[in-house]
Amino acid sequence: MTQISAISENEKPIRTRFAPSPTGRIHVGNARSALYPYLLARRSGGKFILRIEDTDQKRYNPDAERELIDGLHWLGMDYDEGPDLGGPYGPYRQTERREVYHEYAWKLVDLGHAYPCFCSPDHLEKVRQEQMKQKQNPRYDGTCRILDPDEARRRVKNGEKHVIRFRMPKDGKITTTELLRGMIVTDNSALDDTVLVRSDGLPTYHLAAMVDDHLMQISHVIRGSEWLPSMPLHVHIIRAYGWDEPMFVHLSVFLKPSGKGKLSKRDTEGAIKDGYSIYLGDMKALGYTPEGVLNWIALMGWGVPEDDILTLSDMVERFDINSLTPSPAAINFAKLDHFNGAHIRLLGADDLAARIKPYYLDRGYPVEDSMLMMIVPRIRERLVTLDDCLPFGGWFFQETVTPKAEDLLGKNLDPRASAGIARKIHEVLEGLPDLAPETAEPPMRILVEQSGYSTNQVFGILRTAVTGQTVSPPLFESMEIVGKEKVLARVRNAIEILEKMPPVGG
RNA sequence: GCCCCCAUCGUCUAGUGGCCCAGGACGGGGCCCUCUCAAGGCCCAAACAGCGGUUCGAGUCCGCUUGGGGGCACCA
Repeated sequence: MTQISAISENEKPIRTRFAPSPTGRIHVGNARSALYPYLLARRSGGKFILRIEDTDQKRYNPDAERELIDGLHWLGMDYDEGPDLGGPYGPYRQTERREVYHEYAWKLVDLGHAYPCFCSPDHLEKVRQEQMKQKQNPRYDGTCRILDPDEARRRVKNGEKHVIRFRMPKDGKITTTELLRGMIVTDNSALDDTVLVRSDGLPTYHLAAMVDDHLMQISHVIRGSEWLPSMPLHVHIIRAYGWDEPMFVHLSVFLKPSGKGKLSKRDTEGAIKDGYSIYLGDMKALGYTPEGVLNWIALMGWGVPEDDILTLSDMVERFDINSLTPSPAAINFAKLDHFNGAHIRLLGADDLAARIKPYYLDRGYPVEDSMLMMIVPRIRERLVTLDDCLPFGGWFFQETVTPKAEDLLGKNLDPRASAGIARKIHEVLEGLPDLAPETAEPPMRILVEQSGYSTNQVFGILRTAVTGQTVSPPLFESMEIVGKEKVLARVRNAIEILEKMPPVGG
């Protein structure tokens, strides 16, 4: 791989970040918001940072940070700096940085770009209602904007409850640049005197994120497109401080599979019913691999010219931030299945064995590694999800199988005829030295020919007898693994079942 | 209601004015392979939202319309 330099166009080292708020479970949207900045950093030899934006205590979920970190680890995205790792620009949890924000907020007040506001929530709400009634845009009415600065400062010192608002210019325009969308011109009159610091002393996203991105030397702010409308505010804040602007990149949202409406929590119930989920924690349990999930989310919003099956390191090699797409993308679970199956097929035998073993262990099967290693190559190309190893390979580990009587019937055959075939099968198999495909298949083919039945009929009966099911890996290879003794016992069991069936058939 | 963003097959996308009667992938259909199910191979159907410009020439540039999405909190 050609290592491109860690210097961005404006000569600054590339540093990207994933800055989630710990409010809920980590889902595919979060994962993708982490992926692209990760890829950019790794591609360019830069740094990737995890920052926890936990300034909203009402929505704080104590388990969320753990799940976030677990999810990142599961997908294989390692970060260079973060709350659990530390780093030169920490702390990386915003609630641990209150003093920093406090200092910077007042700096903005000193600069004349912000002011304390003492309006009560009640007053604000009343103003908003009034504006809505008159079909005006709801916005701050500016009551405290014109307060004398010294007077305002005195009231703050006296402990009066207040917030700090940005002093948005009343007129003029601001021109901002977004990497994927170009220049965006916004009338300042469309912007509001947004709250920067809440009355509880904690900053809002707008202040905290801008301060942190600056202090942490973030070169590319890659985030969801829900932030696009507030980018002008953010640039105003940055310019008010006189800081350099990072490159802004806004990712498109994920739409529900129908393409109608954005993906939401409510859509997950339907998905789970079908064996899918948008939450990383669930996906692992559903048998999805990190490789498959990663490939799936990477390609929704990133146009790669060819060669769709990519591992994380492939992605690092080919990533180009300019080829991200700005339009919303509908998620498609069928494609997830495709990627997952494709990556399972790419796995080495040892690797795949290690990943499916827990499924068998959970079922209480006595797993012998030598047998597991024989099974893996037989079932590998049949697995869409890892837990498919149960239906395809679980029967290998069982002492006996319990086929359904009707499944033992050869196609279009009655119980008597089927039992007759089974007896002949037993006869032939019993006389063989072993059940390797080379020794077992030729005589069985001869049996088929002599019996006058089709291979499907004869092998179908054998398959169900030996595996207990109508779908299985290749018969003869499977029988070799199971062993002659067990195979014969299972065929005898099948004969017994068939003989007990009513003559006309089930 | 106001502001902003987006717009190529059903879905994800390639395409940066002539290489495009638009390419790939998923999904769908067919055939081949075949002991079942897969995997694999081959083939088929399937799109530039509409209307106006600009240009010798437009999927590609501009405008409008339509559609979709996002935002308008002391949430992120």
